[in-house]
Amino acid sequence: MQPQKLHRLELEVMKVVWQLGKATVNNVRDTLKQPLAYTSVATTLSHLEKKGFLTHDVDGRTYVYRPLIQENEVSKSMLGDLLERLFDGSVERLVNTLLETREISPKELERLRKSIVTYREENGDG
Amino acid sequence: MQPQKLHRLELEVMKVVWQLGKATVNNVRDTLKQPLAYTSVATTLSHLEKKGFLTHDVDGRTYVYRPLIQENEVSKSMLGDLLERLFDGSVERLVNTLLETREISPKELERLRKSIVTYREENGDG
DNA sequence: ATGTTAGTATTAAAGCTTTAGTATATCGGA
DNA sequence: TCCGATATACTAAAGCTTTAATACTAACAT
Repeated sequence: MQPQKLHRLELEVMKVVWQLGKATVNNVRDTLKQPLAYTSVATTLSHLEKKGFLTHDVDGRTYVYRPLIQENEVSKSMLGDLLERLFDGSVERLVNTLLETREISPKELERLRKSIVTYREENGDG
Repeated sequence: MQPQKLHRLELEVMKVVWQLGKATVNNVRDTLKQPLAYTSVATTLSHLEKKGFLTHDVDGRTYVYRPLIQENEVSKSMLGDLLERLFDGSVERLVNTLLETREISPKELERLRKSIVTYREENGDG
């Protein structure tokens, strides 16, 4: 597993491709909130392909991009990076900060608690 | 609360200042793992001051920097940013990803569970 | 066939952080 | 007083992402 960090725009573009499954430059451009020139989107897709996050098939003369890496992989990688850089690897500190960060509803908290308990049961409790 | 994002080096430098409470250029330089020229550290401290993260007192002709913002504030801000950009604001998704990210010991999980339960009790359970 | 359109490829400008060289000032000791 | 050491100020190069203009190419309609 290598450093799989995406910058702001790269991440936004990848999110669109993940969401759509596969996408042309125009698909991405139309889906992005941010208005961008066609060539800006095309360049970014090129970069992502060069970096190994995407590949493309050809349909006529149009490139149809598809992910080579799952969103979850990137999420894990980037979250792990922040965990190290910001919290020195302490999951507990991260979670405590998270609890301060937002208004979290009782329902959401209960789901979180269950996630943790479930994970604990599946991975040995002692 | 404004965007309080720090870039790689800026964060590393701030971490040193937070850790030491107050610090000169040389203090920071000596503490950083990464070897850097004196002027590189000085420039970064200047930037951080201009951005409002630090200020300095003068001791002789030496600047003694000190934080104007707490580490926890920056952590919250940067974690919140990742929460939005990566997980669309879903705390649950973030935590589930976190559980996949690292080997987490049973003890750590138990602490996490307690953190959440405690937080829940303090913030109303229904 | 040919011109218009809709793609991609190439190139690079703009804006950012990181890094550090050079200039300048000041303190302290001989 | 003057020299060396040490501090900051100023400036800018290097390396990066973002953004887009321009050039090139191929498909398609007429």
